[in-house]
Amino acid sequence: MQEHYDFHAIEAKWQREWDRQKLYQVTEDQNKPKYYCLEMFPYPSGNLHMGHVRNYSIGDVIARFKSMQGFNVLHPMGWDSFGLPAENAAIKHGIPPAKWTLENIANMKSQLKSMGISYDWDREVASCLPDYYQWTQWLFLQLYKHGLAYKKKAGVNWCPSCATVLANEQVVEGACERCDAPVEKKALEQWFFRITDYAQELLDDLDKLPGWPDKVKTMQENWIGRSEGAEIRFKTEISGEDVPVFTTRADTLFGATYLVLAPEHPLVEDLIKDTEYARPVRKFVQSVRQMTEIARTSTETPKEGMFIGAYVLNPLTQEKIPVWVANYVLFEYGTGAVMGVPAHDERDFAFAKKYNLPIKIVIQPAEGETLELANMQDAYVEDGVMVHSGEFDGTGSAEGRRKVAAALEKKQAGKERITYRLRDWLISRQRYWGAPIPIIYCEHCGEVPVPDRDLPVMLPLEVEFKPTGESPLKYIPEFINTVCPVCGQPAHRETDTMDTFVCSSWYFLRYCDPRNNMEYAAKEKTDYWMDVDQYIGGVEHAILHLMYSRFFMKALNDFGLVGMREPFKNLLTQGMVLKDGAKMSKSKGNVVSPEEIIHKYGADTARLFILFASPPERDLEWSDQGVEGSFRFLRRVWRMAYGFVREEVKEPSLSQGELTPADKELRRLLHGTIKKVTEDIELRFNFNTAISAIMELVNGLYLYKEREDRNPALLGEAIEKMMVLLAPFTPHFAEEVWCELGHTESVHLEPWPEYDRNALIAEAVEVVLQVNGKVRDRLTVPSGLAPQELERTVLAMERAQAAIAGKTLVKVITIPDKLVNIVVK
RNA sequence: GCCCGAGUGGCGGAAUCGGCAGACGCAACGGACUUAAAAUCCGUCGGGACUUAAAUCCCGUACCAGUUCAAGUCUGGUCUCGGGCACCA
Repeated sequence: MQEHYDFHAIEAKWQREWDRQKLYQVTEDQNKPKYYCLEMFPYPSGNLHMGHVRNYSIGDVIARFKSMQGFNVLHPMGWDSFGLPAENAAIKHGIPPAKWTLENIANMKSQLKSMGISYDWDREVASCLPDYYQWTQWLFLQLYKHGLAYKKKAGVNWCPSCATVLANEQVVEGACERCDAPVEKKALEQWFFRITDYAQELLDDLDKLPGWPDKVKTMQENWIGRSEGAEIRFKTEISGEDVPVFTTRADTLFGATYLVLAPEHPLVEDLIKDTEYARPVRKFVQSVRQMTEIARTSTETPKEGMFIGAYVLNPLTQEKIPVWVANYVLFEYGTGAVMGVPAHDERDFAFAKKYNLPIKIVIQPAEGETLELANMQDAYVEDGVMVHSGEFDGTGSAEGRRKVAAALEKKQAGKERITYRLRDWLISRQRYWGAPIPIIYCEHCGEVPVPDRDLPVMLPLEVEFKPTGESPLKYIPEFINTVCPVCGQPAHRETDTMDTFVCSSWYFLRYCDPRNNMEYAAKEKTDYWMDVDQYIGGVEHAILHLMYSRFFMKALNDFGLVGMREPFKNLLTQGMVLKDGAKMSKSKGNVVSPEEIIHKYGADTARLFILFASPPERDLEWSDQGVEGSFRFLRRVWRMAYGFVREEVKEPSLSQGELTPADKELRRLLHGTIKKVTEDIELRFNFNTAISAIMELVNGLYLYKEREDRNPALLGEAIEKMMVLLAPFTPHFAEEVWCELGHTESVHLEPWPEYDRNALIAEAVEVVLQVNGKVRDRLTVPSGLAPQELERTVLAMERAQAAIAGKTLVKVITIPDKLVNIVVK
């Protein structure tokens, strides 16, 4: 064994050796319980950052720990490799996206390998390769065939100067990030997935995920946004056409003094046609439609509207109320129309004040002051008692809502209804670097899905990028022109590609069977490996990625392709890595490169520091000195192991005979550490405290080994066990020492140690004496002393007697092995 | 505005079931070793009062109240910071 801890040589050696032994390759094994440990696959930006290092270090501890516990662990890695940055690089540097992406993957893969993570690299997938996106396309077609993929017109951000569609992130303060031209809204035919069909189940099944953080579940719950209310159908005064509105406050129906349509509502045009209102209303609608989604839905935007010259009838009162159009009503939510009840809705109140619309009180507080129109400063939005509401007068709000809905239903003018904020998932991207949507348009047959046998629809690799950022697919005749699979006539392909979230909604299934070229994944394999036992990733994916994956799983289960309806049993969301209190970013200049750290200190030090500095869910403050500390710790352990191997290992064992008190103390420390580390990993993911427990063990061993009467066999046992405990955290280091201690098989194949309950029992414990809850003294007593005995012993103490002297003893509280509290007055 | 979190030494953090607040580490300071430095080892390390010293006492987990023999931990309220959603009818 070398005196010097040469991490470069050690890490390189073991990475090679593990590879050679295929230590981390797994297959289905019916004799072992399976464990699927998954970290979110990265976008191959080119370089690993500290967030990745943290994510994969956490995952590796769990994977290695479970493996040592006897589980058959699936721990794969791959690349979420479609997406915009590759196109931007192509435009900027003229490198084809495929080349750029594959080079980045190669680079990041070698960085990842230098971390020594226990991935089964044989299962690597990359979503941009045909053998993967073939199945993304196939799954699209499954959704299409089951009516879950459809096309409709939807608004997009459109840059008129670049003639291209922009993602929301590419719109900077209402302008195109590339050319600064003002962004418009444009309606385009786009593909959607019908995720709203699953809204209720996506909501309900959150209760079946006790292993998810509440925070994430709440975020999804809010995103789905279930809202119970009623649909109420008003009728237009002249044509008698239905105008449904959605409201959660049917009890305020009698207070509706106007009705507002969203600017996009088709009825607007019908009602203004050939009237004097046509011109000004169209102008208003046009101006609203040109606003981007972001500007439009900002609370900062002032509420503006316009009377459109028409009236509708309140279905219960037949009262005639004016119809308006206003920018604050969203066409996508509810029915795209709302009734205005100024007295009982803040927004309606402000709108009515601004445009001088009548305000009518129909709810009075159940107790307290009566509302008076004259001195109303705000809407009264609480529940109360219905007034000026005909037969409903005197009814409470909650009951009123049900009764009004029932009355409407009787008249066929409404019913109770539930709406969701969740909208269908827009998956069309007018982009090149994505999975082509496998649809063909034929003049005779219309929209035709590409037959399975023709998959994949290959993305052409020879492409030229124009500086406009427009998708080059539109200009490649060989791609666009094809023949209709139904009639054989000339036809053309869809040029939109899929949102990259589609690719990442099923990758965890592909890992189960990554080389299958007959199926997206064999059901027997997904049946064996799924669900993911532990999923680890950033909280930034709490909503979209996790919701989409849940949706896919439910849909695929409905198609009979997988055996379950939820993909991720347990979820761990790790915090960010900060430097100087801020997220690491190039613009702030506070980036620490993992490559440099690994080069300077080794992967084991990097992993150890990042796991030690903070519990995984919390943000982590990077500290160069902290890294030094972790490095120092490993060297300290190395020196101890080195000293032991050189001095003690040759000596005959002295372990026979009685254990000295120091020996027993050492055993108690060792087994206490095993217990602590096991529970910290398994129950709480508190890797930071697991590591500090190992540090305490090392401190204890240093004291012990200086003793004249030390027992080398015992010391050896402790060092050995400690290497097993360290193996998930610092795999190369533990392996090297393990090997030097004379083992021929990998430490990573070693079973996780059990602790010896008997070793934990202390002979003596320190007990605290409290007087009125304040610590006054300590004493050492034999452990397990009966409460009465303990009380008697403590009361006999000088400090206890002094406390009681001259006072009344009220009571004595005794907690065995812990404390005695004397209450005096 | 609504919905979640979180506030503990100079710093990262610990205290897992209401029972010794500050484990472990970093930084700092003092010492040993050394020609010197690095490395390593030993020691001190929340604030204050009193003291030659030992000891003893008081205060202290954002703030204010409460429950309890006992509160960082439980309850109610306030403040600050972070995150999510945000014209959702």
